[in-house]
Amino acid sequence: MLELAILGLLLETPMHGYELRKQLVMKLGTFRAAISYGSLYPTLRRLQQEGCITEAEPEAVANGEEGDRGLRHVPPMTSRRGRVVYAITAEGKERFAELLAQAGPETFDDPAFGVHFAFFSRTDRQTRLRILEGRRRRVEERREGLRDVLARAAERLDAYTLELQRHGLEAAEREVRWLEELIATERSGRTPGSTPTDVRDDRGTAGLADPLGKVRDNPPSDTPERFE
Amino acid sequence: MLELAILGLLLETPMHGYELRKQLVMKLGTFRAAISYGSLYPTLRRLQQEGCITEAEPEAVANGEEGDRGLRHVPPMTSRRGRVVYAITAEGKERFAELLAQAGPETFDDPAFGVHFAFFSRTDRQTRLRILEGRRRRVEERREGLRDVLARAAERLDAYTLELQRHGLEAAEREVRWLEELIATERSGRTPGSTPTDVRDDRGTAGLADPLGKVRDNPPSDTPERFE
DNA sequence: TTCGTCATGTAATGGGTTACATGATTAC
DNA sequence: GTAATCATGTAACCCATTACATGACGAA
Repeated sequence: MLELAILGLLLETPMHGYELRKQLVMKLGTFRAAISYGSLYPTLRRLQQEGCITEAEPEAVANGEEGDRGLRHVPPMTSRRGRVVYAITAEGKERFAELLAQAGPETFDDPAFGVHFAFFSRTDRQTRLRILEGRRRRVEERREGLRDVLARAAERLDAYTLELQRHGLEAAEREVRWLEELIATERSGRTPGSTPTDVRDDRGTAGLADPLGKVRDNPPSDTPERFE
Repeated sequence: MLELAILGLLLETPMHGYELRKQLVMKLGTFRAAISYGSLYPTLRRLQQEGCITEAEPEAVANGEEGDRGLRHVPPMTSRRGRVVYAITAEGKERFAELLAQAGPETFDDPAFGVHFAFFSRTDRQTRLRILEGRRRRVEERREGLRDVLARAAERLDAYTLELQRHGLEAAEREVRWLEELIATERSGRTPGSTPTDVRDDRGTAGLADPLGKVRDNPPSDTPERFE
């Protein structure tokens, strides 16, 4: 899970560990609070040993859109101690694709779903649909389980347990609806977020004239790479 | 966490491990899928060594409401192999109270909250309020964090990540509302579930004539034990 | 007699956490 | 010069999981 997240982030741009963690918090904030260095650095080491990532030249690091900040006559940032910048390799990309494609465990409370979802812009539509449908199935199962309990055993449970189940059921129902929408969006070849109410950058996003959905999987701004 | 759950269930009635697991699934279904024997049995052993639980006489086991089933002339169920029935001890009850009272970690995705909540009918109102308010604070923090991201960094995130954050924000907002209601209910001395729409067993549940909330913490059907 | 379910357990492993230790750089 | 923050790491532990092994009992 950490592995997937690291590879996914490095796919966008090379980074060092500390930065990686910050990005992780921002990207996965929904599903996990934070991730500790105690697991981050060992994982980086392991990934490097397996050839999935390499140390990049600190000066070659993309400073992204903010340009190089200031002075160029000093060695472009006198490598503060280690500050090991990692970049993903070809093997790493392969590995990423594998991890992304394989569904998580069959449990409902699978935190891996969020991580998968967070990197959907790096996947093809087939995979996205498979993951979304898998998730839907699991949440539906859970929903049915909760309905059963509430229908059959409600009087054997105390008020608080009951309330907990009710809240869980409601959340499950809502998530199913959410997933349903996302699935519909995928099938129609659109990208989430461009709803009627919230327009932002709506330059006629393809449409129904593309039955196979091969074209314009994503907005041009972040086209998914083809991994092998 | 497992410890808390085991003690909480044994507080209601003695049980053996296998049964314990089934009850656990039913009671905590909301927060965890299932719990494996590989962690259940070792935990039981440990709890026993610590004096929190003891092996109960298999024949003394409360068969609950279903009465003793059938024959009494044979040793009341020729103990199928081990079938170790455990009962909670005085130390166990103390331990349970401690565990229940201490708040979980400061993380938002704390699965302990659900377990705490599931055993609310065994706690006093002060503790309940403290836990609910703690949870609310954490979820609010998370909500603010998500709002920040969506307000400030939305254009730097791809559509899927954005959608994930939106969904997370919505869930957080809803949970805060839920918690708010529960807190209000607690403060007014009521018990959740007896809303106007859903009456079921509404024989005038106390009311506002009890400012300190000492009376009728719970419906008579499952009065909380006093632990020490 | 064999299969399904009840029932208990162990060993290996996994994926993380906390607490700690260290040092470099920047801002005051 | 000193505090805050950036940055990397290690060691010990924790709480659970998976896979496996065992065995009793009831029903077909």
